[in-house]
Amino acid sequence: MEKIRTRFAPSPTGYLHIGGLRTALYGYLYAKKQGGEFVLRIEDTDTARYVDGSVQIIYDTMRDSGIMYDEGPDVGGNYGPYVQSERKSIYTEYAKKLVELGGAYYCFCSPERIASLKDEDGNVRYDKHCLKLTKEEIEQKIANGEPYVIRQNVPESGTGSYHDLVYGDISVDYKDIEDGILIKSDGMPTYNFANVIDDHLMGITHVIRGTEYLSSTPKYNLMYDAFGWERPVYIHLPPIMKDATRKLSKRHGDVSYEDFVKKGYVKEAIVNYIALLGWSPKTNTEKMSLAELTESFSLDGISKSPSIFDETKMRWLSGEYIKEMSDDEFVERGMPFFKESKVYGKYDLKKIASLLKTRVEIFSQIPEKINFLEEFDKYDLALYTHKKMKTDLEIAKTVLPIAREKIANLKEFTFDSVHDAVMETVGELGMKNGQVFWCVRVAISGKESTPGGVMEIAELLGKEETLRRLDFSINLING
RNA sequence: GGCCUCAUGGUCAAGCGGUUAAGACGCCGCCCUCUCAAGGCGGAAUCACGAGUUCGAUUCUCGUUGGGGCUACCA
Repeated sequence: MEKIRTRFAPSPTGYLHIGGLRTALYGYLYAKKQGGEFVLRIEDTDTARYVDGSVQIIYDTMRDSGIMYDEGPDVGGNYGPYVQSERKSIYTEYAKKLVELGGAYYCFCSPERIASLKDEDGNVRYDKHCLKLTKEEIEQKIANGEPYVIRQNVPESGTGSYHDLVYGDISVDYKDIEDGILIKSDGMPTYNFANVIDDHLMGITHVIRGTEYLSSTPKYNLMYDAFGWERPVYIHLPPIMKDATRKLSKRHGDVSYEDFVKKGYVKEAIVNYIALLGWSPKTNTEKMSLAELTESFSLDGISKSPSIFDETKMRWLSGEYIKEMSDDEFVERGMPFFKESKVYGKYDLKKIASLLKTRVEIFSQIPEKINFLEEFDKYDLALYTHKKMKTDLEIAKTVLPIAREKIANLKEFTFDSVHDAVMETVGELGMKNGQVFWCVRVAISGKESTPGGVMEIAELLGKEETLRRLDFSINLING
């Protein structure tokens, strides 16, 4: 059997959003699962929409996310060039060939004449006016420098049918398809033409793309047939939605891969999550590496209905990845955010990492969780009142001086020794553990909640700072 | 408007004629616990609607409603 070849063909019109990345991912998974090849092609035929720098973003995003292509503009391959704007002469050549084959024709109609074709609903439908032109007339007009486009010659009757691997059999009547423009007046091809030529020339066996092409595929098939080329296998993918009625789009804010990485999401989690948006392995496994996804990927798990992007679930998944990291890895990968925090350079980040791993889902949460280690000032005394812990300000007044002395007397200041000191306080006062621990923890943190408890915090702060904070708090509660 | 297409909890989803309709996120409760997490246990919540077909429809057919897409010298 021939080797599977899939491609991802984005337009460089800005950043690569989650929907596009998922299309790329499925193309990658499908090819890799079967030992095939995955190709990146840049579709930049619309010069007006081109955004500077976006090609680089595409390269970077794919590399960073691990969705790596075997062939592409920056890695080469035997089917290049992989950028459509560099293939202009190829399209011209094939367009002429298609004209000769009767599958397309030159059109010299002015925009004004096209506009005059509007029906009562305001829809324009080209009337094949220029199809009637003789070869001599066409040559004369071209020689005169008249601007022209090349249109596809779609049959006026009949039905175009094909089988999509996700959606099943699709049929569209040719009478509902217009003679679309294949080559624009600037000489560049439209997507409608370039995708066919390139997919064929690049040996693409399986075309994986969004459902927006589901109903226009018959007209592409017309071209494959006219050229006598084998039609590729089609796999159309349902859209990813922002909500029930809006598709995820570049206009809707933080939906690009790079934005999520900047927000501190674990990148493996982003890929993992989008794989699950519109596809199910049909098992109860959700956390999967790229290799595992490749292994279990199968077309029958692709759903036909649109799915809504749920950042909350992706966040949870990111947290799952973080929990499994070693302390070293957490420190390394969370470093940009440690650097943003106030504790950077002053504490043992590995120790902090062990406290943070179960408390953080995205790295950007790091600073807010640990800044209290460097920020300590007057706090609300109401913190000492906690019903469940059975504590209040009066109890704190009793507890803190004693705990302070026990801690001050410690010759060795360690997790265990601090624990012993606090427990001695508990025993001496005959209180509940919670009453003492709560008060001490509030006294050295000034926070209602902290990552870790008394010992963990004290250990990080060190004896001197712990005592300084205890003194500060004793002072504070005594007015 | 025409054409294509989709429809299981709030969200992602399994299901593919007979099930107590999985699982996950989120939410709520309990346990654990010096806080917050993590972890454990439990709970609420779904087959859009209407006709068929069938002994029996979430599952098959048709329709309705609702959503998405196409209908560009955008992809």
